Amino acid sequence: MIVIKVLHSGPASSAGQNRENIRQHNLSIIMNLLYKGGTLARSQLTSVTGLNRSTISDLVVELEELGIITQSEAVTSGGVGRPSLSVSPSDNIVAFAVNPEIDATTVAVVSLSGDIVDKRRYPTKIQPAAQEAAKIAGQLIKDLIKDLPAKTRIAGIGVAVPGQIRIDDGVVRLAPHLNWIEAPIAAMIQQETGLPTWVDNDATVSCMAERNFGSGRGASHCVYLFAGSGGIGGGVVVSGVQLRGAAGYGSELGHIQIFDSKKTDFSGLPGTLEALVKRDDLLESFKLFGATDDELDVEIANTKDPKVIKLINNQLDNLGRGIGVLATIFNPQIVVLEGFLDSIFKFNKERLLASVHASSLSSAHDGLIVSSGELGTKAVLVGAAGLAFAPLISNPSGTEIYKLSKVSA
Amino acid sequence: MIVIKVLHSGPASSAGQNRENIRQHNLSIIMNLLYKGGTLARSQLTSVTGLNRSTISDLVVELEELGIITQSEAVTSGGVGRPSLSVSPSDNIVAFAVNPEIDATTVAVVSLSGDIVDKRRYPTKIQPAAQEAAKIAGQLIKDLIKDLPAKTRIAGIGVAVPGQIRIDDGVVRLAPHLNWIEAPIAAMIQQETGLPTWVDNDATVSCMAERNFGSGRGASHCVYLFAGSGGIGGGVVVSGVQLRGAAGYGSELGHIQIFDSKKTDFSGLPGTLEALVKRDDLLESFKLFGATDDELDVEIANTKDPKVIKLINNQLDNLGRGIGVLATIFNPQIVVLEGFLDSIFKFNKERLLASVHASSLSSAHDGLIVSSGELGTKAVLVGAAGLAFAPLISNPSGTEIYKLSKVSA
DNA sequence: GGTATTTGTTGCCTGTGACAACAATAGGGG
DNA sequence: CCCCTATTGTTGTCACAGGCAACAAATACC
Repeated sequence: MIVIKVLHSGPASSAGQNRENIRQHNLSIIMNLLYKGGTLARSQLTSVTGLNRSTISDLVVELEELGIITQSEAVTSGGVGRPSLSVSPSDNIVAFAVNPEIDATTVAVVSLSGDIVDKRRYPTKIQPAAQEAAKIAGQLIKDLIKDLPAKTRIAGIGVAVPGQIRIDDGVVRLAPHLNWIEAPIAAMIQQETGLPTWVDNDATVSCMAERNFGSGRGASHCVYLFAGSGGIGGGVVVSGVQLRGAAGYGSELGHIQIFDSKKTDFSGLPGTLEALVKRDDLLESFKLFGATDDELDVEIANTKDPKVIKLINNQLDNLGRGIGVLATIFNPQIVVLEGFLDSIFKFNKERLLASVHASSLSSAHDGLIVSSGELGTKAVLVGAAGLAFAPLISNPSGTEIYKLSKVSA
Repeated sequence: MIVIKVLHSGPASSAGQNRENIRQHNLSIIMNLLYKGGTLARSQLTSVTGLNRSTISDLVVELEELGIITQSEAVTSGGVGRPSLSVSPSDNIVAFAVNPEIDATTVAVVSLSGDIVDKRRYPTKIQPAAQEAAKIAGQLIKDLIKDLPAKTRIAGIGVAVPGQIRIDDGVVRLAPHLNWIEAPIAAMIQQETGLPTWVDNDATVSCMAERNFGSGRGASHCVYLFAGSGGIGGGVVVSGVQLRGAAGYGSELGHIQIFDSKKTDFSGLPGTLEALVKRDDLLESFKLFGATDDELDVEIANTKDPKVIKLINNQLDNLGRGIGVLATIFNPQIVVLEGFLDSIFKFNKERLLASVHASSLSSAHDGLIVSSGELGTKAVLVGAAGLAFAPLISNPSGTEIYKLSKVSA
C-alpha cells in the first residue's frame, strides 16, 4: 500500500468518503493512470494502486463495459509467470480542442490517449469576435465529425483561450489580444454544437499537457512558460495540482515585475517579464514582421549579427531572472519553455542557466531542470482536450459520453 | 454530499482506496474539522461531511475511545428539535513547539485545540549551536512537563527553524542566521526527549497557523509574509495545501528579486524583497539598535520625522510591489503580514494597497484582502505544534500518543 | 399538552474490497 | 519432455463500513 504523506496540511476537502465515493475514486485512479501512461499491464495497476488483483480485475471490467478502455493479451514479453493483460484507453473516445487565436481558430480531435487524430485551422483576417469564433469552431467540429469512424464517442469540447478565464461558468473575463471582454464562449460553443464545453487559459492547459505527456512527465512541481505573439503566459503545477488561484486568475507569470524598467507589457505593467522578453523586439531586429514561430526559431538559431546577439543575450538574462524568481517561490523539478522562449534558450543555454543561478538561492535551483517543451504547438490542443476528458476521468461511471449523431445538425 | 471539484488535474495521489483507508479518511476528516474549528456540534459534522448521522456517531465514539476528543451535552441553544451533542478536541492532548532563534530558544505547550498552555523562553548570548539548542529544548520540555496534569498525553514535538529544511529527515540544510549547516535537529531533540520530532521552516508553519486559526481562516489560497530580525520569510497555501516545492525549499518569498537595486539580502541576492524592505534600515533611522518588534512597532506608529516617513513609504512601495508579484502568481484571497511588515502596513495602509494595485493585474488584486496577522508571535509556536499533531489528525487510530512518563528522565 | 422538528440510537442491509484457492501461462533445470 | 517455481487471472466467500429506516429523546411553538 502506498503511504500518502500528508504533512500538516490535512485533507484538502472536508467531504466524507462513502461507499460510492470509493468505487468512483478507484475507477478514477485507474483512468488517470491510463490517461497519463497510455497502455499499462493489469499487474502494474495492481502494484501502483496497492489494490487487490481481484479488485483491479473488477474495476477494469467495469471500465471496459463502459467502453472507455480496452483490454488485450498483447504480450509485454519477458518475466516469469502468466503474462498480464494490457489495458489501454479506448481509441473510440475523443474530445475536441478549440484554440481561438488572433489570426486563426484551430480545432483538433484528440484521443483519450493524448494523440491528435485530426486538425482543422480556419484563418481569419482580423481577430474574431467571440460569437464568430464559436461559429467557426462549430463548423470545423461538424466537418471533422464527418471523417470520424461511426463508433467514435465524444467526451466534450475544451477551449484554450489566451486570457483570463472564469472556469466556473466558462466566461472569458478578458482576452486582450482577441479583444474579448466578458465573453461566455463556453455557452456559445455549447449552443452551436450541443456538446458540453469547458474553457481555460491557454498556458494553463499547455502546462498540464507538458506535465502529463511532455517534458514535465511525472513532475510533482512544474513551471511552464509559453510565449507567442500574444505575450508570455504561464502555468504552474504544485504538488501535482494545477495552480489556479482563489478566483482562477493565478499563474499570470508573464506579468511578474522583475526590474525597474519603464518598458510596459500589453497590460500596461512596467518591468514585467513580458515587457522585457518581447517577441516583437526580436522580430524588429530581424526586420521579420509577421513571421511564424518556426521562422523566428530558424532566424535565431542562425544569426551572427552582434546587435541581435546582444539583444538575445539581454532577453536571456531577463528570462533567467524571471525563472530564478519562480524557482525561489516554487522550487520545481522542471521549468518547461515553449515558443520563442525555447528558441532563445537553445541559442545559449549556458547563459540562461547562469542567469537563473544568479537570481535564486542554491537550494531552489539545485537539481533544477530547464527544458524545451516536447509537444510544441500540440501542447495547447492536447491540454484543451484534457479539460473535456477531466470529468470522465474523475468519474468514469457517472459521466455521459456522446455519439456523433448528437452533433449532426 | 459535497461535490469535490476536480478539474483537469486528477487525483494527486495514485493510491487506491481500500476499506481501512475509508475509515481512516473519515476519522481524519472529523479530526481536521475539530482541530481547525474547535468545538462543533455533531449535527454540523453530519452536514459538513455529508456522512450519515449514524456514521458520524460511530466515528465520534471511536475518537472518544481513543481519548483524543470529548463529547458534552453543552447546549448550543436555539433551534427546534433535540439539541445536538458538542464535540471538542481533548484538552489532554498536547504537543511541544520549539523555536530556536538568534537570542533565545522558546518552547511552548500547545493543546490540540490550538491554545498555548504554557511557555518557556531560554535566552542565549549568542546563537546556539544545533546540539546546544536541542539540549535547551530538552531541558525546557522536562521543566514544562512537571507542571502538566498527569493525565496529559503528548503527540510529539514540532520545531520551527528560520532556514531551509529537509522535512523528510528533519535536517536543517542551512539556517544562515543561526549559522547551522546540515544540522539533524529533529534527531537531536528526539534523542534528548525520546519523543517523535518534526521540523519545518518557521514562516511555513506560521502561515499554516494563520490559515487554520488566524486571519487566513478558511482561505483556500493564502500568502503569508513574516519579517523579524532574521529577514523576510514567507509561506503560501495553494488550494488548501502548503506549498513546499519538489525538494521542500519553496516559498522563500523574501528572496524574490523585484528591482534593479544593488542592495543585497542576507543570502547575497541583490534587489530582493528582503534587501529592499529591511528592518535594520528602520532601526538605524530610529537609532534603536537591538529593539524588539513591539518597541519598533510603537516607534513606527508614533513617528513624525519626515526622513523616517520617507523611508517607511519607500519600504511600503517595495513591499507592495512584492505583494503585487505574489498576487499575480497566486491570486490569493488574502495576504497576511506579520512582524514589522505589519507595523509599516498599519502606518499607511492606503499607500501599501496603492502599490499592490500598481504592481498587479486587476484580476489578481480584485477582492484581495491584505491583513495583519491575528496570532502575532503565537503563530510560529501554534504552527510548529501543528507539525506534531499532523500524524494524529491524518491517522487518528493508528498514531501513538505518549504519556508524560515517556520523557521523565 | 399536543404537534412539528431535529437529533441520537439501534438493528439490519448492501456494496465493495480483501482473501484464499485454483487455474492458466510463462521460464528454467534436469 | 516433465517438473518446479513464479506470476497473474478468476471465482466464490467473507468482513467491514456506511446507508437506511424505525424509534426514542429532547427541544420550540401553538
